[in-house]
Amino acid sequence: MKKKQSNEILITINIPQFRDDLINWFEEEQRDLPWRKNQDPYRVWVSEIMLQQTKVETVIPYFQRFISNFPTIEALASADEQEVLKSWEGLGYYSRIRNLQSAVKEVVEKYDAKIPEDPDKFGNLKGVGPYTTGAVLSIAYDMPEPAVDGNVMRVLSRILVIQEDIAKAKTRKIFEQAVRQLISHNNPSAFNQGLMELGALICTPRNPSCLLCPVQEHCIAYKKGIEKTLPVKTKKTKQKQKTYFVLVLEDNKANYLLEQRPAEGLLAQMWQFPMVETKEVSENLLIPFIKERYHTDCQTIEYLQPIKHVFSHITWELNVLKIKCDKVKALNHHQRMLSIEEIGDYPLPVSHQKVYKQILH
DNA sequence: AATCCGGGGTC
DNA sequence: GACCCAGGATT
Repeated sequence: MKKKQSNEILITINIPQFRDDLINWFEEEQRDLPWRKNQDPYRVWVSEIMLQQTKVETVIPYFQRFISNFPTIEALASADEQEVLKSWEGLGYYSRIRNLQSAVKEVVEKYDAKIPEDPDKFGNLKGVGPYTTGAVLSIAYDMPEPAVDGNVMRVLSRILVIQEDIAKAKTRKIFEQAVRQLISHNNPSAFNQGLMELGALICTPRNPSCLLCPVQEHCIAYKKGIEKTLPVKTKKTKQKQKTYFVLVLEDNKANYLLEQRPAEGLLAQMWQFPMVETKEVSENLLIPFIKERYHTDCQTIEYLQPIKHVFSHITWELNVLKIKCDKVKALNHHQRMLSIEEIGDYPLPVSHQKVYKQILH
């Protein structure tokens, strides 16, 4: 029999009082958000995936549209993959939706469309990590599981004065242990959501509103006047830059060549106007390059507005060329010749929506 | 443990 | 620009 190690943290605040203050504040002050209308585990799950690294205000319209398009777990499981991807267009981190649809299919097949209450079963689904497991199980099923995200680490680092670097992966476990000791078993949902709501509304990164804080009297960092030094977070990655030509190839019927990106990697399976890295081909060799790769002769070339697009880890410099040709043909099933109207049905990353808007005029 | 994976907002 | 955001998968 394996010995259970507890690794309990010494917590000196008044835990029952802290729970009450936090939960009472949350019940009073929580925002009226669409995914808080009920406890439907599917809706909670969808909202938690959308909210990963994404602000509430951004998510709201996407959530409404998504639930209206795919109201149930079965609807999402059986939906067309491209249509689902289109519903995520502009949200970013597109692997989230691929993983979610994959996970939802697994729930339909293995668990009879019932989202499992077992943290191990739910947590093993694609795209469901430690945070999402705790969030969905506590909010939808009232289970006392920790849901530690960036908000929770910031809030608890201040209240308990935890100085561990929250950029390090293993630090999350410290906060999970803290939550296990703090969480209300009476109302785990309001407790977890209260911590996150507090982080979003009061205990903000730069200028926390400590004077309005419902748990100010429990906050050790505030008592010591060090709340702004927390949380401790190292990090910073220098980001690379890449420069491309974007080829808007237009044939004599005003159709445009669109191609689908590979199934893996950046912007997987999204559609775009053909891109060529400038390292591959210099500007004066562009015309022969296009003839070789797309089997067409350029007639006129027009420079459109260049686009700078910043990702979290890359910056794209896009030199956009509108090139009129007599005939252009799709060469494989990852390429299509499409009218302006048809392009609107395809999932494009924001960088290429910017290109699309230029040719709309 | 470090890197990849989007996009929008703030200061 | 730097940093932040209801993170997870991959290497």
